[in-house]
Amino acid sequence: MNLFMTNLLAEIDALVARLPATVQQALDRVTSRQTFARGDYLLRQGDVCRYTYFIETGLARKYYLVDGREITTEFYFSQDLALSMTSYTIQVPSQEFIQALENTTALRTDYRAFQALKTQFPVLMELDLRLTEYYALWQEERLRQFRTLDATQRYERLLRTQSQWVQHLQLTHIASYLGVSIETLSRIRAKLASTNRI
Amino acid sequence: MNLFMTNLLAEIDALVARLPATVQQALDRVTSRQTFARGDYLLRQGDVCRYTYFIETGLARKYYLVDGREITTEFYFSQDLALSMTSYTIQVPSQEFIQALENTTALRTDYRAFQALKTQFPVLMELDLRLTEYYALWQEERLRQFRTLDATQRYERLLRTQSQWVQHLQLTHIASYLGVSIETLSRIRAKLASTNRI
DNA sequence: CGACATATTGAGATCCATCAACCAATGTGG
DNA sequence: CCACATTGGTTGATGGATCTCAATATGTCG
Repeated sequence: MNLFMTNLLAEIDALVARLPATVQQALDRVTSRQTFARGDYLLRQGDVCRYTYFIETGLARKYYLVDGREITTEFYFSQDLALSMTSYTIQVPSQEFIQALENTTALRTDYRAFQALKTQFPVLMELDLRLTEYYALWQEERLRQFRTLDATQRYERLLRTQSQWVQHLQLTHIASYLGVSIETLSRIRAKLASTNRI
Repeated sequence: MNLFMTNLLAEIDALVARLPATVQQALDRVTSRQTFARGDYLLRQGDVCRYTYFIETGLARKYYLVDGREITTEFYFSQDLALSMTSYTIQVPSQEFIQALENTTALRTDYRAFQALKTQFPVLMELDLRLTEYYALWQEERLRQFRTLDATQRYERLLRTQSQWVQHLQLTHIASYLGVSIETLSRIRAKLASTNRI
């Protein structure tokens, strides 16, 4: 995550905090709490992403398949918003899966209902814009990391920025998130562990 | 570019076409035509991106520097919208340069003025959202290509999707856009040329 | 034509993927 | 409760894709 992006996050938080009660209630009406067991799918490839999931507790990931190989694109922790951007935005079948990695509870908001509320309450259009801006910047940052950092540096950066979560993730998923084979990641960790010990 | 993204582009075009005359006139009032000579900068690193540039004629690119090395992130052709997403969105100094590669004319719209118009005309908020969604999906697609295609495949895909433009770009810029050294790209082209000739 | 940028080609080095073997922890059915 | 399958992680050997450095070629423009 880029340093400046915290500015944007703060703005989003403020926007949500300032939502008028009527808007908040309207949102609540199109939102429901869902629970998922470890391994369950919030979204499957081929299905249209008709909901956003605001993660309350638990852990999930998004991935797609290339030649039967999983490529993890995002992890969702508490307070994160899980959706397949392409599928949700254009309402087309998803290329991606979203899967709970632990037992997870989430607030599910309906796409159509939210679209309707956006035209009714412009502040929700602004909120949607801000969230999308955040996602776009995050994608830019991800791409930049792939273009400028080698495998070791990408892992170190993940450790630095997500240290509290990395320990909950299994090596396979971290490797596929970093775009590295599990063997290489294992070696990177071994090397880092040894140099830290010295 | 993803196939589905054309849907979104069509929606953006329709949205623009349907803009009420009052909104269109308000936009015109905060927009002015600018010309740039080949090599001129639309935006420099360190400056805040206070404008969007809608390219009318010409060609530009966006890039950033890593260890003195240029990394090209985007080309702008006729009808494209040029801006530094991070700098524009959060109004912080830009990491990126935007440079005209040919003599270029563009419609320049002021950030502050546009922000103001968005609160006045919700349809502009929606337009901004749609444009940002498009950019986010495009970034996703770019990242996906970096993760799943090798250098040759990336070049072939660029040829397929942007064939009309590739011939205008110099090898150095194509290589840095594809994340490949110029030597490797040269070899890729030599190989493709020979296999096509056979 | 000369000068400078741009592109090509060659050789060696590097990063990382792949394949394969192995280990440790966990779980499961008989 | 144990034999053994399964899953997740480690380690070693090898090869391939691509980078880097260096030399050469091909413009292109004053």
